[in-house]
Amino acid sequence: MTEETDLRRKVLNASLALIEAGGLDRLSMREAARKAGVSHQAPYHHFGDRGAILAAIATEGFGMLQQELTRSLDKHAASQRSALAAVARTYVDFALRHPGHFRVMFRSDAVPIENYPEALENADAAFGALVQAIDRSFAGEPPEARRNLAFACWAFTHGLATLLLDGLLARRSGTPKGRQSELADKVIKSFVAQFTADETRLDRKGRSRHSG
Amino acid sequence: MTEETDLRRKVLNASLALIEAGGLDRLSMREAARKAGVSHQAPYHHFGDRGAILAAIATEGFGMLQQELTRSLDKHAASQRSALAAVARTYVDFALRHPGHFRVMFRSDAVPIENYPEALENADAAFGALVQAIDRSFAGEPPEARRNLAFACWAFTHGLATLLLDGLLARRSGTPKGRQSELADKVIKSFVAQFTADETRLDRKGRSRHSG
DNA sequence: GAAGTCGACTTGACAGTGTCAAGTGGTTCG
DNA sequence: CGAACCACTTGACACTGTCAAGTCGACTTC
Repeated sequence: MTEETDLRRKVLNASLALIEAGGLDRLSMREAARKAGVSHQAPYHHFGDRGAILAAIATEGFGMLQQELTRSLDKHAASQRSALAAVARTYVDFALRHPGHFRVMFRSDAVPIENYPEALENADAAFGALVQAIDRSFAGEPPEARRNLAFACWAFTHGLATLLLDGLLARRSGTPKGRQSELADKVIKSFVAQFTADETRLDRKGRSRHSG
Repeated sequence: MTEETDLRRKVLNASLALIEAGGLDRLSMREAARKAGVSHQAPYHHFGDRGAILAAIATEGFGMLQQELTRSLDKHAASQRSALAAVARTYVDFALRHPGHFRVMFRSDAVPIENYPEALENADAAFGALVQAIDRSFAGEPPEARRNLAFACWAFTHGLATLLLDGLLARRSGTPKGRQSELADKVIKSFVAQFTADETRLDRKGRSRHSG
């Protein structure tokens, strides 16, 4: 599917560098071209317009996220707790390690991904994997309740990643930027422990509701 | 504080209309001026540059959010559950009813709010009210645990609002846009019930988890 | 091997943008 | 009366995305 031309990759990388350096508005077709050492029109040969660059980044990002999620879930599918924690950890890590991709992926107002089927496919695959994994870990509940719980976990995870990326959590907690990852860990642990409290309860009562 | 000149308000409203119609990129100084019926330079008399318009919108948004949060908390401070649900409901409602403000408030890459003390103040006030209210509702826990739980709830709430606003939850669940508010209600109820499960345990010792 | 086609790229032009600089007209005040 | 100030306008600049028209080398095809 992606038979990466040289220039195509270069433009994508240059765009990501620009976005990570100065936000999404910093990305300009011409500066990306300049950074890649070609004329201002060269990128148009690979991307129909500016939106197409962003859509390509989003597509790539969703693909990467899905890979990382499934890989991590394969390792931690043992229990409800570890599956939940693994999803959150992976999601947050992804956001912190690929801020450029993450920003683009969730800027639906600036990136018209609905016009790019491949982007939608990848997004659906990533979120599908995520929601299904969580959903499975609430196996004892009726379907709709499970779905809602899965959505709640997704919301938590997504919100945590977003707040961290925007530095809002660090600001409120006085955590330096370098320690954001540790902060995320603590919050995730608290969340998982609290959110799966009745698993503990049931386990103790001996009426183990097995999951995963 | 805000001795609203006519034109200042007009420009702000025009900007919000543009943002809500076509995303943050759609806002241009000149189009806002045009929409307000003045010359392209008139807005500069009230806002130093484009960033200042966005910062003003963010400032206003944080102020509104804080008001709505404290008002809603006054009403539902009775129990842990209702406080938690009230915060989430109010936050999500705010996002859905003021999408323009919300988008600007959390676009830290495009809006340099760190240069606008009033915006920071309002943001801190809003988040402070939110986190404290949640924090208080976990009164039984040690301070750091409480803080982490409060952050977790904030993350959930923020994530839910964001996913709804971007239409991602609606897309995954097949919910039509008009019913997003109901969907939010269900997810919030599920979350609160699950997250405060041990309160239930203490209250009733039984299992009355409700979802749907 | 000449002629034609095609793809990757360049050059040139246009309207639209943010923003600096300078001008205009009305109100206020000494 | 005039000067100062204010809210605004007009004009200009470099920059942007994107359309249109080249250039130029590799590849087919006769």
